[in-house]
Amino acid sequence: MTTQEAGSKSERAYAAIKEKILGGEYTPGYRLVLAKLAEDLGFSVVPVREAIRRLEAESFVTFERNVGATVAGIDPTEYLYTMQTLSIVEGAATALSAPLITPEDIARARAVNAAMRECLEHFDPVRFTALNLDFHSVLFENCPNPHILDLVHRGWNRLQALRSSTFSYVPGRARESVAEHEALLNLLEAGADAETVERAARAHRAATLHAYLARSTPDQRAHTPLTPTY
Amino acid sequence: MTTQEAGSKSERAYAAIKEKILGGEYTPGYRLVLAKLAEDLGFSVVPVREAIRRLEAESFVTFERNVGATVAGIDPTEYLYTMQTLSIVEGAATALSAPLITPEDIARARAVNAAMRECLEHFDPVRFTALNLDFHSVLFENCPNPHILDLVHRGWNRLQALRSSTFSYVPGRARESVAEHEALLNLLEAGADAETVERAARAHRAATLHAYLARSTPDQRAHTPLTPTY
DNA sequence: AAGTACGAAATCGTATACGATTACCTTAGC
DNA sequence: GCTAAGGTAATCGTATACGATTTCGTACTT
Repeated sequence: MTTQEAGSKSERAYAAIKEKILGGEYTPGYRLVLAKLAEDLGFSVVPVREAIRRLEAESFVTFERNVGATVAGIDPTEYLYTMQTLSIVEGAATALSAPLITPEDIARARAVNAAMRECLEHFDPVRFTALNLDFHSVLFENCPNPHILDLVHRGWNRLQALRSSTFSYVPGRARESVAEHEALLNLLEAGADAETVERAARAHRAATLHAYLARSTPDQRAHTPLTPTY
Repeated sequence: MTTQEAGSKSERAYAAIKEKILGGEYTPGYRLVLAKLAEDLGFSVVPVREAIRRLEAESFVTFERNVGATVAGIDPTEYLYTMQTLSIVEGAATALSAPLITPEDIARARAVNAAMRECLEHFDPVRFTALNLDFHSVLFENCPNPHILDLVHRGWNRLQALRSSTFSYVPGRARESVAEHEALLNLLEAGADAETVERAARAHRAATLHAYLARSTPDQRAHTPLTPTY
């Protein structure tokens, strides 16, 4: 055998392109030309094409027949859709995880949240955002339903792609967020029932969304469909 | 131009294969060989391959590298995962649709439900199942969030594939189901708040799942992760 | 008789080539 | 100066071909 580092070329192409989208190298609207990508990555067009279609299925890119692929949009509506969907599936995942959470998990989450509080003081939004995923991962990764877990992962990925091009960090909201994390942990520690946990987890994300909407322009709000507060 | 009936060959291959899976022609475990499918459908392997990968993404088939694709499994756990996920996303979609529902929608749903009641009398499970989708479609199709709506559609599709090979119709449960539909309509008509609607829609599906679990063998239940009643 | 190693067949993975479709630019007409 | 039509270039869609990997059957060894 020759090289065969890891996975097929399709998979490596998928990972490479996704990486560049998430990293902000390919910003929304960027035209993804199959032949060009193939040359850059050193692959042929077929694996690249497959990677693109997969990214399309996860709505990282839009694809038009006989035209090509472009990195998916950034409009506020798309952000709202993603956040709303995530509030629902993540809320459910957290609730389903709750009965299986261990004291060690909670301790770990507390440590992460403490680190997030530090980020507030030293103003480190990048690290704050990374830690935020760590925190929530502890809370939902025990979810016994792999379908739901997959939807949560997709939501976070999508969010990362959207954020790198729009905004990410609202200081006032970040402070609230840390406090809500603490409240969530207290609920879990007390063995709260699934419905309470779900409501809290969902509200936590909805609050972030609302902070964003409050910052957006009136024109943006006018084009934004109903807000999902309940 | 020559023919170009509708859509690309990839899309037609996708539709054709999916049709055969949903229709029960390709039962779970069936080995999908690219070359054979290509010959049967009259296409080349590349479009077929793309179709397979797309079906894989929607978990209609499983795909193993250098081995091939097989129609996805039927185990009770998979059914539970799908139903649980659907209870969550469909519950949310129904709740988000509720404020936008019109009296005409409700009348239409009532008519469908009446037809379902007829199916109970004449024992027509096939039509009952088809009408059931019609009924719920009226309730969730107004959902303004296309992401959530897409998840609902995927869930129903997946369910159809699972059902055609496992079971579908539990007479006692069907009767309950019709009654719950009526209750749901009354809630919507009264302008119930989103949380109430969501709770009812979710419970409606969870009840079907529980009816299935009650029928399953103790051994199956033992391998089934926690039930999502809340 | 059972297990293992070898080899052939089957199947997938990718590259290359060419046809079909679309987009863009240039040019002619008003 | 602007609009419309034509043609060319760019890009996608698919077919075919060949190499890589796996699987399965067979023969040989213990």
